Amino acid sequence: MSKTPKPSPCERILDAAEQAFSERGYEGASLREIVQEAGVNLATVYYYFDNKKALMEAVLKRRFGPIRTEHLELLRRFEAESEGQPLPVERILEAMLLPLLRLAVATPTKRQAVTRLIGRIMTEPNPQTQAILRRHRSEVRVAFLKALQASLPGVPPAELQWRIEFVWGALAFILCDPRKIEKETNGACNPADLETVMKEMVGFFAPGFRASSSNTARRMRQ
Amino acid sequence: MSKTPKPSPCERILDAAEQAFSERGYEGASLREIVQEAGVNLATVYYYFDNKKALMEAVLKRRFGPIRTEHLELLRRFEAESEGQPLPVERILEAMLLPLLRLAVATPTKRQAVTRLIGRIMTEPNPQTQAILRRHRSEVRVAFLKALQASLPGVPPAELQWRIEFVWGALAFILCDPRKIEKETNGACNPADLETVMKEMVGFFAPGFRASSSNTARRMRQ
DNA sequence: GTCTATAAAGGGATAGAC
DNA sequence: GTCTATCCCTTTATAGAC
Repeated sequence: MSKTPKPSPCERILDAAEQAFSERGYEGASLREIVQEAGVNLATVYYYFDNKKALMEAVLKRRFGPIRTEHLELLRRFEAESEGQPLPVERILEAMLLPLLRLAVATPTKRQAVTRLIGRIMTEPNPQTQAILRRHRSEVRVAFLKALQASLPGVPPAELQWRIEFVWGALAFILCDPRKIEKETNGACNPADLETVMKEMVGFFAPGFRASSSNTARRMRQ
Repeated sequence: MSKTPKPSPCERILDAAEQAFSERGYEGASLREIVQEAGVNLATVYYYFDNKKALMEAVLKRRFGPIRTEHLELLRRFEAESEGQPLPVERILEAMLLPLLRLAVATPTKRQAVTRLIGRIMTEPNPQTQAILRRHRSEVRVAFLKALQASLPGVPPAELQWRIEFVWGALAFILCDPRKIEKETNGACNPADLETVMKEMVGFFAPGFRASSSNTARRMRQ
């Protein structure tokens, strides 16, 4: 039974950077605080990374790969289990939400940095940041759109795309600061309980996905 | 017919700051770019405001008051129109979404700074920022929760609070960068069309609000 | 009220020894 | 690979003339 060895300097820099960027944003975090937290010298950053921006990209890249894989794997597994039948929208939502929610509500504060950072950059209008995000997530987006189209052939694709945006938006909001919800609701909502959060989100969004536009129009007119 | 007079230096600083903060964030925006855009001297900022943070608070304060008023007025008007009947959830959603969405999809780019900034700080984990936000929005939150409880007495309050969070989250996401959605969906979704966006959001969220947890549980179990 | 000038600190980045 | 030392720029903020 071996003690986990001290991570490499490069890894420690990435960990500290992830934490700092998630708390203070890209501009708000300084390399000096990052290296102090990582226990390395300032120059070490420039040995492993070209500059601050490259460090940020490395931080994102390290996480996006596995998360994308998990998203796609989960969806693929559900589809395999359903044996040709289109998935119920609840299952698709589960595959959309679980990988990131699981990380976000994991108890160790350290791991929350990942999702807080992702939530943050999802709402960052900076074009370069958006380009990174789009590059990493477009494959996942397409896969989920496809699954939803198969599951809900009666809903126009444009409408499904709107609804996907709404779900990502709500998810990003929670990722940014899960505990905020606890404070805002005076404890009525407990974001640390993964099962409940999943149940609430799936239960809220699934009926919306099933709704058809004509229904909406009718209700609005009344 | 009088030409609108050039706004006061103080106003011009607030406008420029709002724009800069919304595009580059609090840390990313510098007072120097703000004063240049505003056409005033750097020292002028310190004549009108204590420091950078106070400027940020002034920027937020100037907008939050009117928006809160609009939210509450709209809800009150709808309630007056319904003559004692509880409001349908569609109307409540309309009152929740319209004030900010209207600003966000208003054509002049200038006005989008307001909502982009609001969307941004909604996802900012910084405790001070969150305190400002909570101070300004708590009244609105309570009013909408009350309306929803009256409209949907069968849904437990904690559940309603979760659902309110999801709606704010999706809204914040759109406020941050409405045009992003157009790009991500290759033009299938047009966020500049206020009526459509409203219809999509209301049509998507209303069925979720009406859903009961037992329903959810049943569907999940299957 | 508005300007110039400058202080004081912190930031990213690099050179060069070891 | 890792360190010290430093460059050089930008930033917030202020002092003081007008």
